[in-house]
Amino acid sequence: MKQPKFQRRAEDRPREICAAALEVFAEKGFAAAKLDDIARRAGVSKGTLYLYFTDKEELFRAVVKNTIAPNIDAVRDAIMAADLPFAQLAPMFLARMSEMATRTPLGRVVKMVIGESGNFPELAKVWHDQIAVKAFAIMTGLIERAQQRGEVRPGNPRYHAFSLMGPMLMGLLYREVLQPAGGEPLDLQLLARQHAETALAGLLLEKAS
Amino acid sequence: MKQPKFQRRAEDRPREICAAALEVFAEKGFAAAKLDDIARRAGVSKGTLYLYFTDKEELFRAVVKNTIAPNIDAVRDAIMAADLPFAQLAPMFLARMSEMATRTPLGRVVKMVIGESGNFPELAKVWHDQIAVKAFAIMTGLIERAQQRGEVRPGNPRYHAFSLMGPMLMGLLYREVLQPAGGEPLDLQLLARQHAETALAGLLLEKAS
Amino acid sequence: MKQPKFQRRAEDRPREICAAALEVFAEKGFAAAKLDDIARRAGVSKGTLYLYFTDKEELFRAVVKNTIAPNIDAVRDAIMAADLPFAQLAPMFLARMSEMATRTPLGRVVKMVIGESGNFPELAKVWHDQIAVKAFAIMTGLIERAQQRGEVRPGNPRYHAFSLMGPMLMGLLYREVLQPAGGEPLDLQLLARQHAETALAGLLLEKAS
Amino acid sequence: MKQPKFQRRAEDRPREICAAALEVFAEKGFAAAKLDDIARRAGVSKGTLYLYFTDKEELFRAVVKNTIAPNIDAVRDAIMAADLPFAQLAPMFLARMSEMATRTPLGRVVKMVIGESGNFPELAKVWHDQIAVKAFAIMTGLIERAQQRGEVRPGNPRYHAFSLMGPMLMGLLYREVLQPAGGEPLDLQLLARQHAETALAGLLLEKAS
DNA sequence: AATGAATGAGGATTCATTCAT
DNA sequence: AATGAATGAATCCTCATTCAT
Repeated sequence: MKQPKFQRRAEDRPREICAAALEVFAEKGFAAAKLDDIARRAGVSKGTLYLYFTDKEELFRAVVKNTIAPNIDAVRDAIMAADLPFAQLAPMFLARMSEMATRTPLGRVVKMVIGESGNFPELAKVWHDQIAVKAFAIMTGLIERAQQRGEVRPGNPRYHAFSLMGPMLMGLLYREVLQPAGGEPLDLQLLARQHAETALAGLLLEKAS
Repeated sequence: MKQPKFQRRAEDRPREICAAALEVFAEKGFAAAKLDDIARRAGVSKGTLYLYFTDKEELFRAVVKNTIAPNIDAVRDAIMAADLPFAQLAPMFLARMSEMATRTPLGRVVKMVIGESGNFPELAKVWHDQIAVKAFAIMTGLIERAQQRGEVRPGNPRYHAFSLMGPMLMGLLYREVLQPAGGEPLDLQLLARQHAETALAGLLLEKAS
Repeated sequence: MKQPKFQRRAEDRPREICAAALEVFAEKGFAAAKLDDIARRAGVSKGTLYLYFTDKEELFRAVVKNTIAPNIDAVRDAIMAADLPFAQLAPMFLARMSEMATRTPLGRVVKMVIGESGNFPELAKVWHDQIAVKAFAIMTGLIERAQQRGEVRPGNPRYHAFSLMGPMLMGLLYREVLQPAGGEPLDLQLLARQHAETALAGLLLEKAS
Repeated sequence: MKQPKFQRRAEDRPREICAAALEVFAEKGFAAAKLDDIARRAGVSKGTLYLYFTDKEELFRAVVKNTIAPNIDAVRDAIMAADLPFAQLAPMFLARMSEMATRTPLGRVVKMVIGESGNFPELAKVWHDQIAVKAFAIMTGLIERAQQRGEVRPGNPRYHAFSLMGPMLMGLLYREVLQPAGGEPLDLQLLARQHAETALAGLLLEKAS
């Protein structure tokens, strides 16, 4: 009696469904995810999914895109805002990345995109165009400027960007993949801090000796 | 010992099948890979697969394990062999990694393990126990020794390992996922070299100033 | 009696719905017709259909019966009224049939009944009892009378009825089925006239020679 | 033990499946036919259907086309062969039609094509191009020749063809649709004979008076 | 009376797996 | 050892129907 058979909440449904779908897709990947399962977690019936998404594929795309899109610009704005020396910007950037990784399902989405990039080239493209390109643009921009100022050692700025970001990506994936498989827990915040220190002491020409 | 007269080359079959399976699994992931497809590429019939593997899962496991296992020990041996200064070992290690990544399907396997870690926790475990643990052990071992010798700056050796290896993993995944999605090509060898230089100049206390 | 103030025109709804339903059923057949589609064409919501019809089946039945029923009696009355010689009645009858076929959706209904007779034996029964039996009764009655008067040649009156009506049914179906498939257009009026002439010249014993 | 789980009879399967499918499609129409049902009647599993037909639609098309195609040429050959007077050809033609209608599932196929012509315009087209056009060509050809010879009264040969064939079509549909709904049984052979007589006595200019 | 969001049973389709050949 | 025709469980998706609003 208390719980009517139907609940009409057209406003929130898409969000709720996406949230449930994110969980299931992240756990199982696209193909192994069952719509039944997603529907159950979202507290709706299977049919309801089709009121909001035409397709399993469309739902997957929506989940990934919705989760990918919002994050990147926030980072850029935060970083580009201040005209600080590289020695201060880089740690900020890494800290922000690790913080985002703990607050949002970024790791899971990355895992999904990697795993399904073969079946959904489009998603890899979205990730590339909207995340990777921007992120690399930000980093290489900062690095080039710093190189011109004599703050950062010469070298291909793109590869320098790998040197800076790679360990964070590795940490992210470690938490998603290996830690659940018995790996020792990893503190992303600490990693960010130590890596920033370590990397910088090398990227900088002048160092406290 | 046996000399069957009309025998088909039963010896090579498993290898051929695994090779074909690796291709397909790497392209599609576990669930989306069709045995029909694998059989066709291996030049055998679908039924034949079951003469050598009880299961699709077993085939997947075999593919991953066979491809993972051989590589790791080779690296360890090569690295541990010489008692060189860290400044020489680290570049060697990174160069070896990048070389292995271009010679073997390592990138694809990593992609598979990441994507299917949810459905095959066992594979993540294998990767963890046989690759990650060993790799980290090697690295942290080298780093700790170098720290004791005063070659490497203090800090959690495990995190230092992330600093060293992360960019290579990132490069690997970039080639698998983003480059096919329109990303600019990446030269892993160059990345390894520049990253080694960059990272070391920071990891080392004494530097050419 | 009641004078509801904000009442929607509940009076016309069933008719409007039936009209919309006829279109859709005629186009797609029973099973392939979607209530969504019918509702849209009727300008109401899906739920509203259920205020007037308990069921998709009931709606179908209503459509068919409503369209079938009214027509037959009109014909009978028109024909039976006058005690004319057969040579005049028959052309009248055929002309009336062809006229009805162009004015009403008779052809479509016939098509529907034929196509769904397997799934709705009841409709075939309605058609049989209310149309076919009556139509045959009228025709055989006229024919028998004319035979007794020596106007029409001997022979099973029922089969004579087929000889008279069959071509009109064929014309009807031709327009519904083959003409849309690229068949040359057919003028039902002309067919009725020529067929009447032709058929009569044979059915009559005395002919203008 | 007697009946093995599998039967390998790739040769006959398509034929058997088509036969079973014809039954079910004829009974229910396209949409209401269940593949489960077809498979059961064909004595195979549902999956087997897909070894031979990509689709429910393709199966439907195959059934209709296979049943339509063979019949028409037989008729033409039989009719065109002899250069007999029209008074002998017409009864032959009608007799042949009625005979074919009792021997083959022609009536059912006609019913299917009529019922599904809206959903499968292609089938109406096949029927039009391969049956109707040919049949009309034969008939109008014969009639025109007979008109030139003075055997048949003037008038649009196409409409004359309706006069001749319509009653047979009506008889066919009567047997499929109305007879199962309680209609008095119809003897197609008798109908063919009487109709031929009746129609001819009118189509011919010279008659025994 | 009217709506349309929500439901869930039903059916087409896929594909790993089996087994007669 | 090898085949590939046959199987049937699993799952996506549709759509008639219901019910809170």
